[in-house]
Amino acid sequence: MERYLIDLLHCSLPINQLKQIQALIIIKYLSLTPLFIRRLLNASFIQYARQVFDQIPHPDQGVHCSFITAYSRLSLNNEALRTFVSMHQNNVRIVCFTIPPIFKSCASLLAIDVGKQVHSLVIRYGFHSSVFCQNALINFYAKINDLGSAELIFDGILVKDTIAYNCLISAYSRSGEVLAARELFDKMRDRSIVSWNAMISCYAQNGDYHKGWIIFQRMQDEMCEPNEITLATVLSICAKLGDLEMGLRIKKLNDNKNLGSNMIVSTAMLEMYVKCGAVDDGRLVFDHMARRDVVTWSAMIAGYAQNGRSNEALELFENMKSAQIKPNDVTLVSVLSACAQLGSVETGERIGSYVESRGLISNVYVASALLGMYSKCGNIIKARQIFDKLPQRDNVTWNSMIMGLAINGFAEDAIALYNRMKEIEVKPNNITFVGLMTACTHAGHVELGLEFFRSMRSDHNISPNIEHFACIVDLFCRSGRLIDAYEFICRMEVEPNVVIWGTLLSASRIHLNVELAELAGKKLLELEPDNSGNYVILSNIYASAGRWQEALKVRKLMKDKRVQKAAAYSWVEVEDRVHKFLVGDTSHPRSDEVYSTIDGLALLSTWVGYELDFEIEA
DNA sequence: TTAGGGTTAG
Repeated sequence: MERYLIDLLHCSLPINQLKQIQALIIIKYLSLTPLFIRRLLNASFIQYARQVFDQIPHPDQGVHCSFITAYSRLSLNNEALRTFVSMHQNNVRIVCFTIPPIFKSCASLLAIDVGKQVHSLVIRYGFHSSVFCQNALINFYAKINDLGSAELIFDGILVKDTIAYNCLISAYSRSGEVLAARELFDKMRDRSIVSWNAMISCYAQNGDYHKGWIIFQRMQDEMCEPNEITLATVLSICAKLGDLEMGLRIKKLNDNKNLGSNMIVSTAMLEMYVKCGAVDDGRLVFDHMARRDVVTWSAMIAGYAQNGRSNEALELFENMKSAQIKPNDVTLVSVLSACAQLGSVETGERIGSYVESRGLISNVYVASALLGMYSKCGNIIKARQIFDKLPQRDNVTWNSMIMGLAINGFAEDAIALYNRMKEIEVKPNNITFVGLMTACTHAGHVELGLEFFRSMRSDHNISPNIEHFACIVDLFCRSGRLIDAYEFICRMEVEPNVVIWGTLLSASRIHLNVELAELAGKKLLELEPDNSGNYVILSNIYASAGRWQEALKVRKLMKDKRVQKAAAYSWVEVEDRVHKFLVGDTSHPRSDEVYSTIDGLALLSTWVGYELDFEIEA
């Protein structure tokens, strides 16, 4: 009977049958309890296993060990440590196998002191010469960023196995010591798949994507078959490089190997697609996945938000909630960014309150996205209140606030904030200067804007990029200095893009400079022959100057090239419903009220100095 | 021992 029970315990059984077996064990075969507990732990019935464990008067080392391993594996790290401490206090002999999971839990909890105490215990017990403990120690010190101690342990190992090398490579990788990792990798005689994966991941994590790809190719040349972990890592490299062709090669490899549908590989694949701009392909991967966790959902939501498809991002966020997946800080960052892009005040505020109530504001990513959302939705007071009480700020948070003030017309406050940023020695970066120049543009401070532009290179050693050039063009344009803007464009060290010509074109239209408008318009037609807006604006400019023939010629050109004019929608969000409007649209049930509100707003705008601009429609 | 998601920019 006992033999039969043991066999049964090795089968996969539902909890009800396990409970029947337990009854038998209690009555007749008490000695089988440890085996029974292990069976429960393997089947992840951890709470039930604990109830059984707590009934045992003197649990042996084996059962303790099983609990520690199970707790650590399930990231129940505090439980793992508590069990270890009780084992120690109850004089149950510590066994070598308990040590690696304990170090893992200490590292996850960043319980540095506890980990070091366990280290002395390891020495006292004489486990320090066990390869299991040595490798666990290297990992522990690596994870708490004590690379020196990790190296010391490694150097002290007499016969170093592959795992020890792998552990130190990943320690170097975590500390950004790419060259040291590579040196160690090159020294290895027997590389396992983990060694290859660790080296690829080292390059990927430290931004050297091409080198990561080269190691991946060498791995295949040396007949080491990539596994799922390799593919997930390499897919993330393709995503970072935005290289769809490379990504599709990995997809093919994954299909050929029939590796099945690992959730992490699928999420990496989804990510690869969306980062390469193939959002719909990413969505197909998402839809075909058998299991999706919070990372998968967040990756897809971010994919939409980053590709300007914010409506779909918010829609998917609703689906995520319906699927009972709890959003985390990463999810909320993308959702806030989507709200900001759409100007969805109500949804944004709801997420904002949720973020504050969950205390997620201490995460700088969340904080920056939240500030951006409030600023773009026009609630600069709320944005500033949040900024002032933030527990942690990095340069992105500062930039987000500076930009918020800038776009809302508070140039002086933006500049004052920049001065404070410098006082407390937060380093400004290229985006800070975009914010400062935007502030100057909106307030008409041309000379100050130019001063910031000069200062970024001379005082901060930051080379201006196309965004900064665009800011200067905008700075001149908005103050009506079109010739200065044009001369600046001609002197620029980079090729002007559509943003720059577009800025000059709309300014020329406002200031009725047909000559410059014509020039900018023609450049735009060359750069973006499929954008209907450029044809319409250029044609309108000719028309407003009375050059009707040329206006018609542009219209004809547009027709000949079969450029489609995309319908321009406006939308207003009222109590969670988005109302969409086309030009001249009277289909809304409250259309009369809508139009009379628009007329009222137009009147109000003219009172405060805005000049209405009625376009000739295409 | 190796693997996937995030913020600021006209």
